[in-house]
Amino acid sequence: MSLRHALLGLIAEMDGASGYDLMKVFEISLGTVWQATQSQLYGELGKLTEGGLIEVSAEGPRGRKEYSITPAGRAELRHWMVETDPKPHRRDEVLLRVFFLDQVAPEDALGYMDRMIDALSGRLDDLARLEEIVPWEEEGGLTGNGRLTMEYGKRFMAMRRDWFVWARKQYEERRPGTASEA
Amino acid sequence: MSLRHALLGLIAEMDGASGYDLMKVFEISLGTVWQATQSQLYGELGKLTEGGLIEVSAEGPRGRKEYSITPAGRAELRHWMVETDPKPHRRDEVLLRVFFLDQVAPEDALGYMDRMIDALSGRLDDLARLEEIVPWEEEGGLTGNGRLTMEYGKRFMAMRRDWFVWARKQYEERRPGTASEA
DNA sequence: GGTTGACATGTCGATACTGACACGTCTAGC
DNA sequence: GCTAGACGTGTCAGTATCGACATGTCAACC
Repeated sequence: MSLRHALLGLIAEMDGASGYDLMKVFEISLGTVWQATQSQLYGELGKLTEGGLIEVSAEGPRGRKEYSITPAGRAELRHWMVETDPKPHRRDEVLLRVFFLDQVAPEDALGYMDRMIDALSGRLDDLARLEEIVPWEEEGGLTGNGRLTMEYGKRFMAMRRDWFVWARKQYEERRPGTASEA
Repeated sequence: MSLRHALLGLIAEMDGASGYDLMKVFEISLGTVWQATQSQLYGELGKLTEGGLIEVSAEGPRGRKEYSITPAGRAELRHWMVETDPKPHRRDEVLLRVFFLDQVAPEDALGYMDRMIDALSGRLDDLARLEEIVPWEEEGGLTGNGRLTMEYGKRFMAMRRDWFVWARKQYEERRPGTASEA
């Protein structure tokens, strides 16, 4: 049920945002840590408004509704942040496949690991390039903690890539005689 | 839709397993990379049987049904492993909260990060202790790739703990004057 | 004046997932 | 003989999520 809190936090930070604005944030920055579809988003905005945690503070052109957080919403946000524990959502398809590596031929298994290593390397390069472009020192942006999550992403992907390289080696050592090059 | 494939892979590895047996595996080893509830599991076993990907190869006491993978199931498993790409399931409540750190008081924010650092350190200790107990060299177990995921878990938690320590420091540097000790 | 594209909100059906409940069996120990 | 506890399968209601579809507005450019 964290979409609720993601929206609450976002509206707290971006007073007067519309559903459309929020959707953009999910697509661009928040999407790396929490995904949501448009239909889910508008539905949840309705529920939050009904529940009195946010309110429509203004209406604009094209039916635009601008949302603000209410005192009740702010209280709920703080409650969530400091009085509840996040439960780790263990679901990782990439790792799941590793569990079943022995069910496919060695060349398929090695191929899978190679693809993962390449993909992770590519995404690391993308991040490095992105980091040079982003105007970090600009005022008024969501750049404060966005910077923290960016660093997290870098460490996360590097850790996964390194682990896959290690895992590939382990796999080969257990199956001597398999060609090492693809 | 990966529960389907998790079951397929598990049944391929453990021929003759029952729903109950599979549930135990989810609770103990597989649960770290993919979670499933009992109701989901039995439902999916029914669908897989209907679809001809697995079959009831024997029945035992207490209504026990033992499942085996069919050729069609094995083909689907391989298809999934080598011809489809895993989509990273981006949903991390721990990181989501970091995004909204500025919405709570500094002591709450620091408190949150400290709690996370403690929790991660604790789980790293648990893992280290667990690793010494597990009979790695035993035959017939799921220990082959379980070892890989165990190492992954260690690296993952260490990376997160280190990142939180770094993030905490970043946070404090942006807010000089906040007491550093809890 | 027309068209493209960003802005903007919503609904709907199908799945996926959760947590609780319901039911029955076999074994070991008292 | 009884009972606790593991073994074993299943249903159901409620919620979350996804992907597609429907609808309309405003600004800019040609």
